[in-house]
Amino acid sequence: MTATEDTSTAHQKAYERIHELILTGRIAPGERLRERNLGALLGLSRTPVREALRRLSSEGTVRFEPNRGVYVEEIDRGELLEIFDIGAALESRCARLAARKIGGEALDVLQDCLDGMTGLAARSERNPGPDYVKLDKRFHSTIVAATGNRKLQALVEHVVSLPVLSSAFRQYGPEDFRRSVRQHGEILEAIRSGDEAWAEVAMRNHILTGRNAVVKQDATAGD
Amino acid sequence: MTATEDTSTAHQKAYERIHELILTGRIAPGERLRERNLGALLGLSRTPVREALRRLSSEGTVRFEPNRGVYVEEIDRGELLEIFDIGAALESRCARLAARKIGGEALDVLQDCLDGMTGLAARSERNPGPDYVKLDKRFHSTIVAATGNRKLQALVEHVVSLPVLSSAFRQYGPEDFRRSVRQHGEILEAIRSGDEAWAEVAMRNHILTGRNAVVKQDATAGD
DNA sequence: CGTCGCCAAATGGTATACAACATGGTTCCG
DNA sequence: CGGAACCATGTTGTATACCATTTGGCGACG
Repeated sequence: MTATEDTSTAHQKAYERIHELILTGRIAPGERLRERNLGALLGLSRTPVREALRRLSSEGTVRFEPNRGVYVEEIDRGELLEIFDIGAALESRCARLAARKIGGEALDVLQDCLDGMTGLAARSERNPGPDYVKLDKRFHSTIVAATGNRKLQALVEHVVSLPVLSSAFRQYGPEDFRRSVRQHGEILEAIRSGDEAWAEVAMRNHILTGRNAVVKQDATAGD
Repeated sequence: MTATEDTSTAHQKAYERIHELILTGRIAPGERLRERNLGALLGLSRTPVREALRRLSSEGTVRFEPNRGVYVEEIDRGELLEIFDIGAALESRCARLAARKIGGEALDVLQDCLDGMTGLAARSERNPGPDYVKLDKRFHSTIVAATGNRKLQALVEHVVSLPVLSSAFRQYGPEDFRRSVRQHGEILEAIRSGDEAWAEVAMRNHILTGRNAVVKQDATAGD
């Protein structure tokens, strides 16, 4: 167990569901989140919902306006690209540390994720979808956890949380996913071989590829 | 108002107080936090305390063990130095962005902080103490806020939250504080002049100076 | 007719009550 | 005498209730 996956508590369930609602766009940026509504929707009381919202607020995903409600944070393209740069800096550092310190079981997890993503990307018929996102997230979380630095782990989870995955994947085509798989393979190989420098640049390369997808998306929209 | 300073809500008060208790070491790393105790201590109920703890947990300062309590995260020297590196990367980036985008009022705030710190460091009799820490934090928060990037802001707040300030200041002497003031002056001058490259390296220089204090502290302890 | 102020409904903020789980001690049995 | 099951106690997890604040509308007044 490298990543956080405790679904047993109501708080965790609320966090995951709300996060997913925001990530998938079913709750739009700027929209207000009513605690009672969410509680009813998820079959929970306001208490765990509020705790989940506090967590999301701390991650910068939502915003508490005192006595006036909770709103989904909006991010513009500029912020998003900035976040990718930050993510590249943080995660490449994680990859370097992971190459130095990772253990066998974590390597197995990474291999499993890679296999799963390979399988999903192989059926190139259409968008691999949320399953791929999950595996991708697990892959990265495992690497971050392997650094053994909790603070760093918290940071990266926050960066990756909202935009990095969703925005990049939104317009990925089959060939993009295959390239993503290839890059994950490179990262894993670099980490497994303990080559810190390679792991670092492989990760940076991977993240900045995602960034570029957003840039292209922007350019397309701008045309 | 650039930083978060809403003391009107119980949640905020709980967060600030608990955070301070941990930062000042009055609650030791690894120690258990009982919600009921904290509530009684602060004159609040468990609800805002729990929300504050969730926030601290999200920031990596404390750790929830399901059904078994909340504990203060422990950080070893290696992690701490890592965090300084991350902080240097993030904050230097912030300084660069701030140099590009900062407005007049924020510059005034920075100047006020600098003046305050100058005054405190001038009476070199003894440790300027918590007031200096507060001004320092406000200075940095203002710069981060000036980037206009909320996500980035959330990240930096998390990095700085626990160790960066307290650990570095712990063994600062009068001359260290004067140097700190000088560095803040350089940063402000760089930002005010809009020199992005200078602002970036001035901030990096400042953070890594703090890092070095920890390194020396480590070496001294190791002797 | 416009505006200011008040009232009511809704919502967030906090406190309290209840349920589930963990823990430590005691007792009973082997 | 040792160990395992059980119960008492405390603490966390969640739900509910109550209070404060906001907000939108209605009516009175200028």
